[in-house]
Amino acid sequence: MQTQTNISDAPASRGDVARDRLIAVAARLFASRGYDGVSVRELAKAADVNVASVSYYFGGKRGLYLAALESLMEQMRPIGGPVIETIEKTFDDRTPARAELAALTAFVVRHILTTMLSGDIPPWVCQTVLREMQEPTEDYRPMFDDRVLPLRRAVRRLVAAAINSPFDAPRAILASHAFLGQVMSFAAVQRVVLEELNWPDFAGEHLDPVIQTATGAALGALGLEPEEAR
Amino acid sequence: MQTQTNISDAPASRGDVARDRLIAVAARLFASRGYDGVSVRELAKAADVNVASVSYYFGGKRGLYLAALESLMEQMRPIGGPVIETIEKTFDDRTPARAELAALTAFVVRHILTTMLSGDIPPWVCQTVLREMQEPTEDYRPMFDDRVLPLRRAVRRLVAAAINSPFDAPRAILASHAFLGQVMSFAAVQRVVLEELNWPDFAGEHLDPVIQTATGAALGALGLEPEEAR
DNA sequence: GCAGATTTCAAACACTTGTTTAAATTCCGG
DNA sequence: CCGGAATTTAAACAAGTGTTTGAAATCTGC
Repeated sequence: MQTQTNISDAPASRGDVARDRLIAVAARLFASRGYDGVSVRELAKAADVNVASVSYYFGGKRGLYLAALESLMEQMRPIGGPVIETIEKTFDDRTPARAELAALTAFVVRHILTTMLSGDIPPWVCQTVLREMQEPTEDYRPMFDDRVLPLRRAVRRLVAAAINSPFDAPRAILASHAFLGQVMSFAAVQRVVLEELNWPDFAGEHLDPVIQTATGAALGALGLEPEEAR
Repeated sequence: MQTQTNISDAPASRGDVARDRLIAVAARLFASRGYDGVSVRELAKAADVNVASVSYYFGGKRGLYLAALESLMEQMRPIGGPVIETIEKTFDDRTPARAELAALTAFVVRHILTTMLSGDIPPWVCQTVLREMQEPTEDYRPMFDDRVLPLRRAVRRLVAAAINSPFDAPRAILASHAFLGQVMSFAAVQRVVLEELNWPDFAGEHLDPVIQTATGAALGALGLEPEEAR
């Protein structure tokens, strides 16, 4: 069994392309049908590799699932990263004014929705994260702590400041969860919203109304004034 | 294969108790592990009936799944029913004042969170609905149209009035989705929030803070003034 | 162009899957 | 208490499950 994936851009060996194809296929299929909903043979056929490759490269189905999960969480980095950085930087050694908080909130909403809805990140990424939040796989825990919790804590810092609450107060925790819930729900049940709107997707000109609405709701919920139009 | 369940309170025949036990077990297990994640034998053992009973009473695994789904959707009725009624009644042949809208919003939030979080409704109900919203089973559609859509439309009526938007405008659809997303997210990823709060559950004295926070956020998002303390 | 490692492949493994069968059991009206 | 229906039971079914195997094919460094 091999474990390393080809990180560098060196010419990919045969094994690397097989591994990568399996991971890509697995991420998509596991997300939509769940771990037990997809068979190893189906994965192999979809990735156009032999069945035995799964055991050969990942040590088994569960190994492939974990690798796919890891890959998904890696793809989430562009969502959380900039948000965490920006919030931490804004709060660094000072207390931002309310106008600053409003601007920051608008940025967070816009950034999350843009990266999640405009197609940069495949829809099954968010799907998987949500599924794991509802009913965690045991091996998922470290990834959750690494990738999801930091984002939640950063957002909580922003929310706590906006509602004048201590960082650790239940109010802050609950309010920041409501905030994230509101934003994430657009990605979570995308399908239903799109159908109600009769839109094909959230790309292009359809993205802006979503951001506008979500930003407005978020600012209102946090008791912040919207920024002035520049 | 039998299809009728014992509705009345007449003394349940042997068959009825077997059927009901299977449905109860199936609703719980399917919710947490998905259709493919649970085997017929495991369901039978958990319900303390013979394997063949599944085919005998439901015509097969899929039939049991549908019966369980139906039962879940039935349990959802106490959530949507009162909300729909109250909203429709408030809007009947008049345009409510903003104070009325605020009171109505507070009621909707409180009602949904109370029924969903206080233990009246088992947690897997919401879990299943969410799962089906993300990745619908084909036979789920009619139930969705019957039980979920009406609630969404009622809420949209309230939200549209609050933000001064036509009922069919994208703004209204998006805002009402954000509203529901914010509220439902507490039930959806309950587990994560409870862990962050270090609370065992949302029952008893822990329910009120949630309702307070969610109501405040919802009113703010809709641009409504909170009601006066009575 | 060869030797040794890496990767592919089809076949077979033991096991679980959902469903069916036919006999045994339990129930219930007469 | 009997006879027919309803229900339960264990056993068997073919098909599909994840995984292993050992030989073939392919690549890599010399």
